[in-house]
Amino acid sequence: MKQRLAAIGTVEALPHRVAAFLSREIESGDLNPGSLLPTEQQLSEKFGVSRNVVREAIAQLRADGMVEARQGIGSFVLAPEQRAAIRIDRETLREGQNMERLFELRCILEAESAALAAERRDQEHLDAIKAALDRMSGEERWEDGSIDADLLFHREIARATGNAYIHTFISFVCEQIRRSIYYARQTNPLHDLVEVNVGEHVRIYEALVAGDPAAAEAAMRAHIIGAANRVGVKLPHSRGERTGGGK
Amino acid sequence: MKQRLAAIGTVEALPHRVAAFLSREIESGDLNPGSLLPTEQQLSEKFGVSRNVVREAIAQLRADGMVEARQGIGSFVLAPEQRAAIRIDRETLREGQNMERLFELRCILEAESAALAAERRDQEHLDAIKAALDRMSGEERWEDGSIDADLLFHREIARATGNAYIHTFISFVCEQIRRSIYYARQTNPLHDLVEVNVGEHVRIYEALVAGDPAAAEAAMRAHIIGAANRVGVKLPHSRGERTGGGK
DNA sequence: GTTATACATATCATCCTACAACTTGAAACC
DNA sequence: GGTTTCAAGTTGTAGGATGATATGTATAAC
Repeated sequence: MKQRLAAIGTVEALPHRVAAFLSREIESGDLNPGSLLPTEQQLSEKFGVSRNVVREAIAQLRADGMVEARQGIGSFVLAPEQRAAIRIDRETLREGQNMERLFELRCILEAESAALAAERRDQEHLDAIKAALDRMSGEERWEDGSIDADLLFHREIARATGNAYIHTFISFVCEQIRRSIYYARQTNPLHDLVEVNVGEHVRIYEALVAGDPAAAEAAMRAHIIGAANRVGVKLPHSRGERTGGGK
Repeated sequence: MKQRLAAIGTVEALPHRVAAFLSREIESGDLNPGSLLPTEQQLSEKFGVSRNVVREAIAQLRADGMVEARQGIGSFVLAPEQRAAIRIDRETLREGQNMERLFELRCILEAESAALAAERRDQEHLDAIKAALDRMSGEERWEDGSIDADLLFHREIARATGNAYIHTFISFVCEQIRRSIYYARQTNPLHDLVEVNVGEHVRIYEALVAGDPAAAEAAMRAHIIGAANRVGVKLPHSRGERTGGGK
C-alpha cells in the first residue's frame, strides 16, 4: 500500500494553522480593513504558541498583502483590493457551488486561449501538445498518469499563446480543480471511474493544427462543459452554447 | 561568504528580501524542482541573518507552494504546477512585453465576464455600477479618485457575474495594472495626462442595462483595447475585432 | 497656560540559545 | 548477514534579550 499522500495527510504546521485562522477572520469580515490585529504576544497567548510561530503566520499574511505590519504600532488589515496574491484553499473549494464557479472561470480562460493558440502556435508547440495527447490516449479511465497528461495537454495549449500570464492562470485553475477532484475520489471511491474523453481532446488538437481559432474555441468550450459534467458539475446556463454549438 | 541582499527603493524587511532572493533562484531554474534548498543554518550564514529570518522567508515560499519543508530532511523545491498562489511582482511586470500580456489576460477575463454580467445582473448590481460610473464622470483626467472609480466600475461588473472567483481574478489583474501605471507616473510625469474615456464606460453600462451579452462583450473589449492604447500599450493582433465587429 | 523636551511604554524586528521531533546512516551487536 | 542502537544533522517550537520605532505622559522651560 503506497502512501502517496503522506505529505497531504500530515498535520499542518502551527504557523499555517494560525495563518489560516487569521485569514478566515479577515475574509469573513470579523476583522475589518484598517483595523489592528491583536499584538503578537496576545496572539501567542491566545493560541498557546510561541511568538516565532505567530510571526511566521503573519509573514504569510503580509506576503499576500492581507495585512501591513508597522514597527511600533501593530499589523493593520488591508483592503481586499490590495491583495498581492491569489490563493484558493481546499476547504472553500468544496463549499457549495464553488466547483461550478471554478469550472466557469476555467472555461472563460481556456476557450479564449485556445483561439489565441490556434493563431500563434508553431510546430514545437504542436509537437508538445500532440505528445500529451498520445500519453492520454493510452487510457480509457481517468487514472493518475492520464490525469497528468490531460493537465499537461491544457498547459501546453496555454503555453502556445505565448503569454506567460495566461499560462500561469490556467495552470493554477486547472491544478485547483485537479486537487479538488482528487480529494473527492478519496472520500467517494465511485468517482474513481470518471472517464476522460479523448475524442474531445482530439477535436481541439485538430483545430489547433488547422489554425482555426473559432473551431478551437468551440471545441475547448464543449470539452470543458463535458469535463464538468463527467465529474458531476453542471455549469450554470452559460454562453458556451452560443459559440460551442455543441450538445 | 556573505551574500549582499539588494535593497532597492523602499527598505523591505529582511525576510522579504531573503524570500525574494530564493524565489528568483527557483524561478530562474538555478534550483530545480525536487532539489533540496540549503539548510536554514547555511542560509542564515550566507545572508548574514538569523535563522528566524530565514524561517519567515521559507514560510512565505511554503505558503506559495514553491517549496515543501520536511522535518529532519530539509526543504524541497516543488514543480511550478504545484503553486498554491499566483503572485505578480512589479519588477518582472516592467520587463519586455509583460504589460501587454497582462492587458491581454485582462481582456479575456473581462470581455467574457461582461457578457455573463449582462445576463445575470440584478438592479442592485446595476445601481452599484452606475454609482461608480457617476463618480468617474466628474473627471476628464485620470486622477486618483477617478482611477479608483474606474477600478470599482470593473470590479462591480465582475461581481455581477455572481462568480466570486471571476471577481477575485479580475480585481487582482486590474490592481496589478493600476500599480504598474502608478509607478510609471512617478518615474515619468508625462504619463500623468492619460485620459479616462467615459464614453466607453457608458457604452458598457448601457449594454448591461439592456441585458445584451454580445454588446457588453464587444464594448468591454473595445474599452480595454482603448485603455491599453492610452497608457502606451499596444495589444498584439487579437481576436478582439472579431466579436467587436460593430465599430 | 502653553510649549517643548525627555522619558516611559508598547509594539514590531531581529538575534540568540535550547530543546523536541524526525530522518538518515553508520556503528555495534547478535 | 541481519537487526538493533545510537549519533549526527535538520526542521519545528519555545522563550528570552535587545534594537528600532511610534505614542502618550510627565516634567521643565518660557
